[in-house]
Amino acid sequence: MDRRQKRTREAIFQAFTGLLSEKSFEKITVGEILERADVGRATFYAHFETKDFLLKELCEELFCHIFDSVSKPEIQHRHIFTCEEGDSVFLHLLKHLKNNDNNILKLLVGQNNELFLQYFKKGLLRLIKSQLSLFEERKSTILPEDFWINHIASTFVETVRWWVDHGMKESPETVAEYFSLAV
Amino acid sequence: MDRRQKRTREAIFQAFTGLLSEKSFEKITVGEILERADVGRATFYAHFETKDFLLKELCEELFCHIFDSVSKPEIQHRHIFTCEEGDSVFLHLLKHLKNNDNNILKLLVGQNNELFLQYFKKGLLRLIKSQLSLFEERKSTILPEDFWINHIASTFVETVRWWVDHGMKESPETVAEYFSLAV
DNA sequence: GATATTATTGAACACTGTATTCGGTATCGA
DNA sequence: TCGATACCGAATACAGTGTTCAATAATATC
Repeated sequence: MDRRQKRTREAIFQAFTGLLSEKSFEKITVGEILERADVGRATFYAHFETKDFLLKELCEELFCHIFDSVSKPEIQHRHIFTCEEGDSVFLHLLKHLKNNDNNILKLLVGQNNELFLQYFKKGLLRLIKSQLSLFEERKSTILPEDFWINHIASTFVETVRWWVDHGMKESPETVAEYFSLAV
Repeated sequence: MDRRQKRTREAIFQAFTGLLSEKSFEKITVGEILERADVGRATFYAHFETKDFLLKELCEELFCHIFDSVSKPEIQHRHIFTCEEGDSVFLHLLKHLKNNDNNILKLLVGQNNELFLQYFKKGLLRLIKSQLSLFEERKSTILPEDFWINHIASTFVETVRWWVDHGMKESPETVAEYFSLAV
């Protein structure tokens, strides 16, 4: 990939995430992105078909990064809720989020976070399904599987939303504890 | 209120909800609403400041209706999860939703439902808070109150979302059972 | 039933934002 | 150095929003 292309793409992402932490997606104009990224209009459209595609690609990049971090061999065999020999998968994710890479948390909060939460949940569903064998909970036998998986993932997302909405006062360990009690 | 005003307002709501069940809010143009409602452009803006205000007023009208139905004296003293002497509050809401008043379920599903779910959740939070004294669950003593209330409401919303997304095959009674087991 | 009031119409308008085009310029890889 | 290609920027077509106003129609009230 050409250096110019990388620089332009990165500048656009940078400007876009900055704007997203200030205002909702709908209110951001391509013009603002161009100005902040210092990029020509035609250049923008050479990289991204539309503003919506930009958002989509950003989401994919961010969550790919997040979920890659729990797909490492030494982590992925661990239980989602609890783990004796290190952080559970959920705790690992929480810590990762707390690092606030790429301002991802700013994007997960706010009014216009539906798309981000959607990507987050999609990744979680995949994660949970892939580790289904690790679950031996009572609920998995009583409730329909898809309801139950969906419930875990939703509670996961809502717990994070609650955490961030309240200023992330609690430690990742405390939130992980709340989650395992709630679910 | 003038008959003409009522007729116009109703026609706009009708056209709008119809369009909302077909496409997302952002993709609906005022022009489409006008055409379907058979109403002049100036008339529309005499009734609603903007397209966003229209959505807001529709939400308020719909959910006001829904939550009024569980605020009746004979219902509101009942427990949210279980009730010996009739339907629980949740079961009552599920039955009400199943009746599909005003196509509200079509609006709760689909891609662009975040605003509806937000209103739904807001109503639920108020409902749960107002009946806090009825809860004597173990979780309420272990978990922080706001986390716990938020968890109940979120699970409520996500359960309904799951139900609707899967075609509402289950009876309201079954879904109410799933909910009380999950939460 | 006559009349004053008020809602509605429809067309024209300014405005903002999207997405495309294209000739010229700067930067890159080899 | 040179050919390729990414970028610039200005112009442009286009779609949607929200406003205005004089003419018209429906309504409430007396």
